[in-house]
Amino acid sequence: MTTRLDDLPGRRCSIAGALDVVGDRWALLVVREVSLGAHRFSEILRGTGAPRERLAARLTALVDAGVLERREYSQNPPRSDYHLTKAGRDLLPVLQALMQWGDRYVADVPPVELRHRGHRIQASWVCDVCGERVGRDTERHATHES
Amino acid sequence: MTTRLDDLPGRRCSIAGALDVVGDRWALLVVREVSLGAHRFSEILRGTGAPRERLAARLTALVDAGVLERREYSQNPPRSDYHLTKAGRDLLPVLQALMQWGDRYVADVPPVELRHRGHRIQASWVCDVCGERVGRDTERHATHES
DNA sequence: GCCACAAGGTTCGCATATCGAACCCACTCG
DNA sequence: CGAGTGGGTTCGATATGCGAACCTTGTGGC
Repeated sequence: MTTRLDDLPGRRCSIAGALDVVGDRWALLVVREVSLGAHRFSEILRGTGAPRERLAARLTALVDAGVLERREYSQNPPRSDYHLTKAGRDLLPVLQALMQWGDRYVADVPPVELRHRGHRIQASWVCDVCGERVGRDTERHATHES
Repeated sequence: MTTRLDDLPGRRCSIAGALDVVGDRWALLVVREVSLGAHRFSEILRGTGAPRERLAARLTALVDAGVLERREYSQNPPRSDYHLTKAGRDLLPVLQALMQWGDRYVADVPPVELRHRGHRIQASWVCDVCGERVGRDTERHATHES
């Protein structure tokens, strides 16, 4: 689970660390599918469109990374399904942010709507400490330099 | 700029569309670097740790995708640097979300702090419409099915 | 008992992508 | 004039990704 940041090229950075875990072509789509209720191999396969072998490898890697949990729901024949762990659920903001960007810049018609309380979500990052929107006025303080 | 959602495998989805643009290994790291003030090829090269040829290809693709803008700041010798477009700046929430996740689940010591108003940012995704946090109580309404 | 079919993968051989290292070109500086 | 810098391209080896076929353990139909 601990991908060492130091093994990655470039600036030492949690973004790079996160991408090392979920930054490949299929990982976030897998998380999306599981979060939408697709728990079985074949459902995730259909939803993502990934090649079978890639999907098998990704599922294993995501389980190893602590993003997914594999549950055996039948022993004969052996059958498992996949669920999000807390770490996996905590990726939902990433998906939400990507979706919002995709809706705006790549899709003509947003294909899926996220709703709650009866309206379509349009969300922003808000700082928990001061309650203001997180925007461009943030400073960055590197604590290390590579 | 218009990556057609329909050309992608799997479920028709803006997340997949966004990932088709910025979902490769280096794209988001490039956006991170540019947002941190690295505008020149060599700075981005150093910050990301990408191979030169990959970086050149990515920069071109990101310019074509409308995420970056290339500005020639010298003609003799020809020199350009790269800046975020509005679409590029709108990716910052994605980076913020990834960073927060990485800080939590992969880094031991968060290497970079995002600060504003003198404190470290700890942000949540908040719905603009109703002001509530976006959490797990969201419903998803598919408008199409593939 | 026999055949077809399903789930959840694994194996195979080929095609593409990615890699680091080396090279290139147009300048500038000393 | 020779070394150095910025911004790349080219090259050959390796890694990764791919679709198609196959495998295994079972279930249901007849």
